[in-house]
Amino acid sequence: MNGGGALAGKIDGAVTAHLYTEKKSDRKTLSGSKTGRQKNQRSSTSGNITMADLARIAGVSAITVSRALNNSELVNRATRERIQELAHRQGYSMNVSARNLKLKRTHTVAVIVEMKPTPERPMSGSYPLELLGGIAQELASREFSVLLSVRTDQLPLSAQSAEAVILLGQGVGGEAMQQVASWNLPLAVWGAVGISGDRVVVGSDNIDGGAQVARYFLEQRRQRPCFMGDLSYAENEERFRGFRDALAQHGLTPRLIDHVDFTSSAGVRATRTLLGEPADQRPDAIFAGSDLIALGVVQALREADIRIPEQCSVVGFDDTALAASAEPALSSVHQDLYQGGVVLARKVLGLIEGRAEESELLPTRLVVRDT
Amino acid sequence: MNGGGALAGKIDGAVTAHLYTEKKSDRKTLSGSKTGRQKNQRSSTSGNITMADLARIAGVSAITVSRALNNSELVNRATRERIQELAHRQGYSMNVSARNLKLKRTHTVAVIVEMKPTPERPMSGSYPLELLGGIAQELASREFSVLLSVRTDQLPLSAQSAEAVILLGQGVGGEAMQQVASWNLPLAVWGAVGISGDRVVVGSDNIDGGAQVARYFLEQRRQRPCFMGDLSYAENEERFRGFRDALAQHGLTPRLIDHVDFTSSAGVRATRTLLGEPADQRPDAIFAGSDLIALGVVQALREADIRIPEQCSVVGFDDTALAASAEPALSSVHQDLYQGGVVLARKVLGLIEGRAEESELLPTRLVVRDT
DNA sequence: CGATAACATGGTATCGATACCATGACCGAG
DNA sequence: CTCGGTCATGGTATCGATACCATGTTATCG
Repeated sequence: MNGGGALAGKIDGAVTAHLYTEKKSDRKTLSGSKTGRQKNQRSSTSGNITMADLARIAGVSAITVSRALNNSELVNRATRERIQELAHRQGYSMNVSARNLKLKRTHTVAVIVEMKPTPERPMSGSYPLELLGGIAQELASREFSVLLSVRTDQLPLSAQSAEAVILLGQGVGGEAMQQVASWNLPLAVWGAVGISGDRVVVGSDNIDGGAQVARYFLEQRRQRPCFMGDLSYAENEERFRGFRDALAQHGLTPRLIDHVDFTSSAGVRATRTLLGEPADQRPDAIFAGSDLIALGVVQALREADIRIPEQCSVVGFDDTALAASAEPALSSVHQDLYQGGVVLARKVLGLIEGRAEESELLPTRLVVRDT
Repeated sequence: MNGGGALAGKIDGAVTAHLYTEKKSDRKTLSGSKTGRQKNQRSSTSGNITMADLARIAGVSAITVSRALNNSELVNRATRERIQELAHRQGYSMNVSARNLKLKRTHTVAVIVEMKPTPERPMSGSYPLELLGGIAQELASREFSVLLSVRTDQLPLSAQSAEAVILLGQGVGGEAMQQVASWNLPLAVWGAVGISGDRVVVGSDNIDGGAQVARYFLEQRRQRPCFMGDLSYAENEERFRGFRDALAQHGLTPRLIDHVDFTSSAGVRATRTLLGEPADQRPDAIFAGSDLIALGVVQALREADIRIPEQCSVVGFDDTALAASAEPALSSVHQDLYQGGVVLARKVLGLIEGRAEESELLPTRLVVRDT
């Protein structure tokens, strides 16, 4: 350290030694008073107060300050509290970079949100936002930070320095996954769990959600159930599969209207087409792959003066805020995205700590409302 | 000094000198071969490769590696490219903590998203997500990172270490603002610009948006314009004010239906109430404070067999994905939230660089569709 | 009363990248 | 052939917090 670092090279060792001595006596005697020459010690040089500064003010060593602020038992309670109070009073805030460097940790998890620039994409809405909420909350409670990357088109510029990655987007497939996987960091993905391979995937239990809807329709003795959505998305395929298989156990085969976009107008259009058919062939229960589609279905049915739910029942998926506040209130399969975020966060934290983590399905729950 | 730092104190100066010599010859001779004893140099000790490692492999000094990787002109082009290639081949990635510590920068901006746990809140939807998209994109292009904090109830645990803060939430009021302001970091807020004080606020030009709707209604010779929303939110108040004032210039006074929540069912209910009135007193043009409300209005009007837009025109605000894909497609005032995010990011970057930045209004634009 | 343990605290090196200053190589000019 | 200058590169200290080991201090016991 060479007390007067800046002078070294022009002044010989003896002088350095002298400075040392002086510093030592300093520490022993003044402890609080502001005599002596503080010029030498760069205190407010950088504008930011450091542990060393606190140490000097408190008349202790830097390491003691470090321990005190970390609430270490090694430091006498009285000293500890005194230093903590001092730090607070001085508005001290730790230099995270220094700590991270020394500890070789960053206490940071990168979250990559894939947003394709296309509007009207399936991942629209507040979907990722609620997941983010859960993730952020859980990580924060464990004193981890969230480093957000929103990926549109280009490669996600290295979310370097994170200890783990959470990927929200198009699930396990996709190029993004490849990229991220190559970083060799703990990784958890939101999406369809079915095709997880050996990756940690967290997602809603779409299959069971579909099955619940099927059972609901069966209870109501519906004869001509129908699924409407776009099976090219893994989640939807699972929803349909659960729906179909549960119906099959009772000898029913649902009708499938595929390639319906995730918009309400697509739902309107598809339904109008259906309404062109003879009344005794039309579905009497429609399960839509998303709330938006379901809303469109409801609208089209009402236009045609079909009574809901008597003549035709409609169930959506996601149970977004829209569903609950629509008129009539839409029945929908609820998935707890916030909780999904929490689980994702726990998974990566587990991986960071070296635990083995497995994929997990989150329960879904049919919420019956007016349709 | 003390070449073999780790050994100092147990080994005398002569040995240190010896190590020096050996190291030097190393550099001169092998340059690529892997002889010599690398044991001394902690190479793969931590598992992560450092600049010093690269330097040893390349037979140059650490500082040269640093310069090369930063594309400094000080390093000979050939050397520079050789080192960059080497770094790439070795999968080197810089220790950001070390860099940040040395440079006293973190290249990080904290984004605090206020999400009140209440569902059906005005900030629902993908609103903040699009802002986040813009923010993340712009910051990433300037090699800044986004540190995300989602604030629900408790205080946002110190988003320390960021160089600036962006606040997305309830605008300039709110306790969150107070908290954040006390950190004395560059700060930009999303919200109603009117009440910015001396803060940097970025927001849509709600007033002009309202005025555009007014002019549109005037063009169509509407006689009984009406605003529907909840004025207790600053944005809505501005939308209404712009609407009202522009109409006033033509001698018209809009009707105000206040306290309508931001949901479609609230829109439905409010509209049904209106429909209970004599036909010649009902509005012939409704400007809703949000798309969700507008959707409800449309629904209720259709139920009553009122032709849209002939008998009553409906315009929403926000131009969310819902509006465009609804059936009929909803006319709405578009605000470019993505761009808003970009602007917010530029503001804080400006503040970080010491420039004075001012609040800014983003243009809004009425998109006329089928209603 | 001296020995020993428990406790409280400090010195120094260290994490990895970079700024500052210094130095060796090489070139043309005088 | 030596001098001043440019170019390329290197040594060392440094950012701030913390681990390791050492040391001083007080309590406790035979």
